[in-house]
Amino acid sequence: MDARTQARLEARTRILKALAHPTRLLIVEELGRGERCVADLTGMVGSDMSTVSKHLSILKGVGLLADEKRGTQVFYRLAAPCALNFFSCLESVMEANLQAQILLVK
Amino acid sequence: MDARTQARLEARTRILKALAHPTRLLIVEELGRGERCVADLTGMVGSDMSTVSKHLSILKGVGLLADEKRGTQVFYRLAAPCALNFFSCLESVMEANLQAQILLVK
DNA sequence: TTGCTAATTGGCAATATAGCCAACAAGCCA
DNA sequence: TGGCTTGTTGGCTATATTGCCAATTAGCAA
Repeated sequence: MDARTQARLEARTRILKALAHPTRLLIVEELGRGERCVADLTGMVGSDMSTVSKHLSILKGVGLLADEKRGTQVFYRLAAPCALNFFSCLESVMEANLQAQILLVK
Repeated sequence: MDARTQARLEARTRILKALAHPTRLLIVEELGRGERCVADLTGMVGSDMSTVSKHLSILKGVGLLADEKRGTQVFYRLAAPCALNFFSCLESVMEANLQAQILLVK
C-alpha cells in the first residue's frame, strides 16, 4: 500500500474515531437541531464539564464542529451536517442485526 | 438521558468503532469491489494473518461483513454496502479541512 | 479590584485496543 | 495417516482513550 493511500485511510479514521463515542454521537445529534453552548451540552450529557469540553475539542479537531465565543460562553455548531447522514446507515445495520437475531430465535 | 437512548447510542458507537481503523477501512473498501478470502486481504494489508483475521472478526461482529467457508478458505463480503456511503461524507469533511488550511496560509 | 460564571487544560489512574507470535482447528490430498 | 494450507484463538506487551479532579484562563459585573 502506498503512502498516499495510507494517509487517506488515516485521515478518514481520525474522523470516524472522533464520532465513535456515545457522548460525542449525542452531541452531534443535539447540534443537528441547532447551536448549543458547553453548559447546555453538559447538562444534557450528565458528565463533568471538563469531559464534555474535551469531547467537543475532539469533534472540532477533525472539522466536524465549529465554535464561536460570545461573552463567557462558547457556542458549538455542526460544521459538517453530512455527519447526520451516517446515522441512517448505522440504523440500517442495526436493523439488519436485529432481523438476524430474530431469525435465530424463530 | 434515558436507557433506551443510551443503548441506541452505544449500538451506533460499536459500528463506528469497528470502522475506525485504517486497516479495517481498507478491507471495507476492497470488499466493496467483491468478496475476498483472508489470504487475499492479508496480502493487501501487509500485516500478520492473525491480525487481519481479528479485524475481520470485529467487522463481522457488528454486522458489517458476512463470511462463508468454502473448502479451506473463508470468503468475506460486505453485509452492509451502505458503509461505503460514509466515505463520501468523510471526503467532504477532509476537503473542508483542506480549504480551511489553505485559507490560513493565504 | 473582587467575585462569579463559563470553559479549557494538565495530570493521573483505569480501561480498551492493537498486533505479534505461538498454538490450535479444519479441510484437502498424497 | 501424515503433511500441507488456511484461518482462528490465546496470551502477552505496548499504546491509546476515557473521565475525574484540580488548576487556570477569560469575560462580565458589582
